[in-house]
Amino acid sequence: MDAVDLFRKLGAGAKFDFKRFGKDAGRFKVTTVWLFFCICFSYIYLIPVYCYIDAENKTDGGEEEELENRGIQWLSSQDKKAKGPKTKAKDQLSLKRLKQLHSEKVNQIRHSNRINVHGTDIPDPLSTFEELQKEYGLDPRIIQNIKAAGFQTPTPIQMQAIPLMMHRREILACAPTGSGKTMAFCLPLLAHLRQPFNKGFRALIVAPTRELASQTHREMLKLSEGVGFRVHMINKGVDAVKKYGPKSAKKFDILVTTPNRLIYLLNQDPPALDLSSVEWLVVDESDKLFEDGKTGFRDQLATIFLACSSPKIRRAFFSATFTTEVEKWCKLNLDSLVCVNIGPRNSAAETVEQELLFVGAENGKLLAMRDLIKKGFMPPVLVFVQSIERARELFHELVYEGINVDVIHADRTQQQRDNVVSSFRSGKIWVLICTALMARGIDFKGVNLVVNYDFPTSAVEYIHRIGRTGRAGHKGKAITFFTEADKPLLRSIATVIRQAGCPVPDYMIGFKKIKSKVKRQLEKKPPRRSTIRTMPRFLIKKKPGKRKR
DNA sequence: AAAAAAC
Repeated sequence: MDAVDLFRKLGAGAKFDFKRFGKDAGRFKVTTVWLFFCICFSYIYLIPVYCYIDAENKTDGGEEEELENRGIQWLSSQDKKAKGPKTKAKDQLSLKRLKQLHSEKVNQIRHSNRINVHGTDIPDPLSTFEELQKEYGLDPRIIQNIKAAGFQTPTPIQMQAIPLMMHRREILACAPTGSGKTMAFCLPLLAHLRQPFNKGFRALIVAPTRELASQTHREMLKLSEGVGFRVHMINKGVDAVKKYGPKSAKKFDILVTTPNRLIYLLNQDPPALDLSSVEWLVVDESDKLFEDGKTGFRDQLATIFLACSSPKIRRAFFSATFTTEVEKWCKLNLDSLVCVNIGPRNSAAETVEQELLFVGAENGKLLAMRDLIKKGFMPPVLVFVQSIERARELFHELVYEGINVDVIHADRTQQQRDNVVSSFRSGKIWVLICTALMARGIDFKGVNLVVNYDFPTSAVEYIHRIGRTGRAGHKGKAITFFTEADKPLLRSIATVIRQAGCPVPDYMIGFKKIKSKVKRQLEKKPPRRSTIRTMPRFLIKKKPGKRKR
């Protein structure tokens, strides 16, 4: 069984813990294996119960010495002073009361920030960035950088994920789009590495697109400014071979990259990259990188997992959306996993005003789009379509409208992609037509409107697309065109919209639920749509698709 | 369907 096979099996939710049971386990018969799985599963489902009982015991048990020895910050400095010299009985009583008050306070903080957390021994949420310096020894310069970037207080995901990672806990974290996930994993990495150390990469962040990797890289640079960490991104495979290979000076700390470039380096002979000193692996957009199938990311992720061979390795998974598959895998394969959820799972950001617009048939979309432009709009605007070809077509339709429009997709050169992103960031482009390339993680400041020109292929895709607006507490708007052909998925997306508090006609919710098998098929094969064209054909630049499929 | 590598 080769490495990738192993991971596939793990991905399917089956795990056999060879480490724990030794090689004899391999000789077990199928039935025994089944029995083992059953025990495993029942154990996992009982964890919350144990957890609850455990917590009860702790608050009532009066084992204050043990608690203090474990370094749990039960008492604020004031509380400690207030303790004073008292008789032992009174002391115990007041300590018990303080602990009770403390846990009430913590629960209240979690509740009011909609932090749901599952697991054992969970550290208290953070309420200010300054605590990072006091409790975890974060460089004060980094706190300064945070403040300079305009962040005053931690967001809910940061409040809980940062202390967890600081305690070296492996986590699966889900928080809405634009709610500060990037900083939630960047800060613990910086705090945990303490200082630059010439040993090779000690932290690795993987993201599904180059644009997202480069954004995270920039964010990391900004946060660590003046501290001297060496944060790298793989730009070109060939250059990187020399840069990180066995003959390099090994002066780096953090690597941000997309999976396939990393694998290219690992596959060189000799390997051009050594991941054996990586202590933190962060998987951003984890559900995307877990995508299975021939063209999915999963096999690539598997290779990366196995290359991070340090016994000290800790892993953290982040995304705005949640799949049970990722959860199952994490529960089975990570060490005493903690799940953090902010608000309800798989929900759209509530800061986005969402609208569904019936446009009749396919040709109605272009009319609706032109209408939208004519009526006036507030740039910048993102327009999502389902394929590269349609992105090109729509671009050629809108380029003569007298607006600054451009297009981005994976068939453009890296140079073009970089230019488009920076022009859109600086406001030179008003309307950007894009594929799923832009759907995840990208943080454009102040996108006012997202138009779903083509209906998203799933509710998850919808949540990510519209999450490009309404970020960091700002307001945003999303308009989703739909035609008769989009009816199968209308219900699930209408449900997401209603859950976020936006009005949706009742009849849509009343549609029959489609089978999950059909749903999956729709994700892989979205409805065929007729060409976007009113311009004479000869005006359209043809670009023969050389993409390997 | 889209995304992700390079020579």
